[in-house]
Amino acid sequence: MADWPFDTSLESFRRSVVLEGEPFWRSVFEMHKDKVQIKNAKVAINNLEKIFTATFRLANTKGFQAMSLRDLSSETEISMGGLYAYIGSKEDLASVIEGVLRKYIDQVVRELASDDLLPVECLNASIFGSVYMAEILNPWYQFCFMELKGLPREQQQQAMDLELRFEALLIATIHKGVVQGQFTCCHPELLASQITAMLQQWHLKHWKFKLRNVSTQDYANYVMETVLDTLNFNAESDGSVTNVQK
Amino acid sequence: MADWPFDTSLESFRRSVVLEGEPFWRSVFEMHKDKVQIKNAKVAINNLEKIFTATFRLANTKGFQAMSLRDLSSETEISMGGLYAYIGSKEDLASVIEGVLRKYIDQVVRELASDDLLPVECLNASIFGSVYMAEILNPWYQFCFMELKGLPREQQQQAMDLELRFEALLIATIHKGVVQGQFTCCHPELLASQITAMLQQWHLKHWKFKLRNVSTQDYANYVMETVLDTLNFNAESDGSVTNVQK
DNA sequence: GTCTATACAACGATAGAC
DNA sequence: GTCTATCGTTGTATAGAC
Repeated sequence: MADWPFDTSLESFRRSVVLEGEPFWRSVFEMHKDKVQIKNAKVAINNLEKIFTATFRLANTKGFQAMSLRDLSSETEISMGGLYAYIGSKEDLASVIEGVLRKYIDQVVRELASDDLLPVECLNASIFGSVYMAEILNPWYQFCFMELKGLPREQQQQAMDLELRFEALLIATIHKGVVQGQFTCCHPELLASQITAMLQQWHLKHWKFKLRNVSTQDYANYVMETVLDTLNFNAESDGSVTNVQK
Repeated sequence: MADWPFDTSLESFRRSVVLEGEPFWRSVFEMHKDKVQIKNAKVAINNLEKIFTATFRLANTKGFQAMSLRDLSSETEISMGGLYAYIGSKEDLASVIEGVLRKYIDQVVRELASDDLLPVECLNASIFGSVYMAEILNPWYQFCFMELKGLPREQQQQAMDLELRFEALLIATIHKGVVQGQFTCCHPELLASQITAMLQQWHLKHWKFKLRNVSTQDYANYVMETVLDTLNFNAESDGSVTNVQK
């Protein structure tokens, strides 16, 4: 999906990745075509986008359970009966949202793990990629974090597994850097959770960063700097002679 | 409420603070006596505890909106009619829970701000105090974080204000340490949010720390170490000659 | 102080007209 | 492909017996 590593601006990330516009919603449509009863793809994709964005607007302010399908109906200007041509049921709608986001994140994690990057590059790509994805898909992240409890047990487990796999990637990367003599780190597992925590803050506490005028790139930079500082990484001796070991 | 600074074990924190047992629930009862129609304090306190803990069990697994009062009735073994002798309404119950927790946290923040501690001591008390409170009042924290959206606008604002006041305390403390030459810090505001983020992880991601066998004290220690490391604090030259400036 | 019985509004979901 | 009309269920809340 993306070209790793990419340059570190949000704009170039937007260009290199398909998470917006018609192509993105088309891929969402493809992902749960089975539940949609409408044949005409153009119509279906358009209404699907309306339904999802309206769901985010409502659920991310009052909560998904508190949002009634009548609310959703008036927000989308699609009738109650009409909605059911696009969703199997209310709880199915929530399930699909989580499933789509998880699929996209999973894809990124797998690419990061398979790409053969230097430890610093891998951390860089993980951190900037995560912040930028959370920026672009902000409503999706907010929804999934807050509404996970309401989803089936199995789905909750899969979400936790993905988070653990992301952290496992971070831990392995840190370990590699330690072995290559670029990093020092006493508690790789705790540092990994700390990174996850800081990344999730970007969507969880958006109000705070807006209030303080912290831009997306400012934040990603700060996280990256903090991590490298914790790892006692020295940019001068970046271990490029040990490239062969990567 | 607490004696700051206290020694850094969870057990001593438990002893020095009233957040459990009959005295704690009595104070909860006192806090919203007006909504309770039962005269007998002993009976009221007992049932109030049952109602609150059952609410946490249900709401923290399936969500507060998804929890019906019929669920709550069978979980508490109090009839539907009986419940209404203790709560004004369902949404009132959520409001009260948030109000109680906020009052307790607010109390701690005010004490920390008024006590005249050295910067390192203040950070120490803030971090250990926060983790230990989140440990003891875990269900309260979980509930308030996840259900804040469903509460009145004004209450949401007050919760955000409290978080900002806590971070303002951290920022002021960091600044004091910088002025006294004990710390160096480029981004005090971002570090403060980072501290909040790490503290909130203790209740948000309890499953992860349990999985990895990280104890409460391990975690508080890690947060404290990370912060001091970021601030380039050197335990040897702890600025005790500048005590007069505190 | 606690219960049972019940009111009635709102919900998710569907059938059938257009 | 979209709508209106309506079904059965479940929700919160209360009244009145005990």
